[in-house]
Amino acid sequence: MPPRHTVKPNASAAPLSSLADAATPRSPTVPLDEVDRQILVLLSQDSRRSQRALARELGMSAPAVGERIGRLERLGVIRGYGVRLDWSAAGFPMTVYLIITAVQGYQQSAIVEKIANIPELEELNIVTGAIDILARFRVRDHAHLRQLIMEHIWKIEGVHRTETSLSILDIEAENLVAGLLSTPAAGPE
Amino acid sequence: MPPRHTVKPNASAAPLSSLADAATPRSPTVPLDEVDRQILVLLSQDSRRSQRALARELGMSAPAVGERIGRLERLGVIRGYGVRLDWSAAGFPMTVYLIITAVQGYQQSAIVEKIANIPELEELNIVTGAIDILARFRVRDHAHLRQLIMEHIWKIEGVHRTETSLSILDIEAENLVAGLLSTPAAGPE
DNA sequence: CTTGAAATAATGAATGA
DNA sequence: TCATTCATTATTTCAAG
Repeated sequence: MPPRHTVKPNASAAPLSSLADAATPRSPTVPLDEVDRQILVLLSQDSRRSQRALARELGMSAPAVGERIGRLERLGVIRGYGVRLDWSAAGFPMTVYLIITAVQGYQQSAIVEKIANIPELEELNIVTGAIDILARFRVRDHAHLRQLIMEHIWKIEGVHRTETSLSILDIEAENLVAGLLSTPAAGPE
Repeated sequence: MPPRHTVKPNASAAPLSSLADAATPRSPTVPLDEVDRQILVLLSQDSRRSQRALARELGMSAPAVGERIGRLERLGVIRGYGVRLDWSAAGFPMTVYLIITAVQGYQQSAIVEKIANIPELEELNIVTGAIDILARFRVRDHAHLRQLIMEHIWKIEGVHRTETSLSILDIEAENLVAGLLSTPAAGPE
């Protein structure tokens, strides 16, 4: 038996059967105390730190940390553990946003579902305002981008307009967890 | 001594001193073979799986897996290990995009640096095209959003126009790693 | 939540293909 | 050069208080 906590298995690489499979959940708020928040901050910085190391930093015992983590997993605050990749080193240096406007009255979910199954997709949002869909992709080069747009996006029915925005600078705020959970009007107890 | 790999410490919660501190690197491409890719896929699904478990799934020994992972960390393909949070459960159910256009000729980096230090920031991109900056934030509610815009964004000089887009549906493509690294014209060997 | 013990895992050295 | 086995050290987990 594996020694570590087993979280519910993550989304597989298989095509989505429905949007709900991939959509970020809108779960009920879980009360978090200061220790919970600190654990989340530390894990967000390096989720492979041992519970012992966490325990040392937090001034408590390892089993106590283990129980906290288990609780956060059970309650769904922790959805899983991932890797921060350097996509550039992995051979996909380009980040591109496709800003999509749908044809009026068209089923957006059909469009979204098709985009959601494109392997190059990193994130997709249906948004309010002038545009309808904001999708971020990872591609290898211009040829890859062209292939993505021509062979995938343009073949989706109901897409009214597509604007392509290349990312010139990408900043991932790794202080989000620390910044939001710690200081300012933090989560309800 | 800690038994797990120690990756270079991640970005702290301290304010950024320069953009380079947070910007996604444009590193040289690292050759990845099939085993490397599989390890990355498995780790992206659950980075806390033990090396033994990985070894079992890959049909090799644990030390071999450990060396592979160490190499990927040293070469910078693996930048770190993080947590997938349910921000809704953590009390921040709203995702909002701010689409920002800068004043002509204004120093974009000054704007970016100010935005980068807002705790609610999740990700920021300077992009080509009609807009200049695309920034995604996490907020608790409408009041929090208003406070964010009025007290932070509006006080930044050089911002020409800001459009606020609420995310109605957010899909994180967890199959990105599997999809991109495995099947289609994968990374150079 | 803490302590202590048992099961399990990670690391490094020696070894062999 | 690369992967395996073995021994050591560290960690997770369970039980009891």
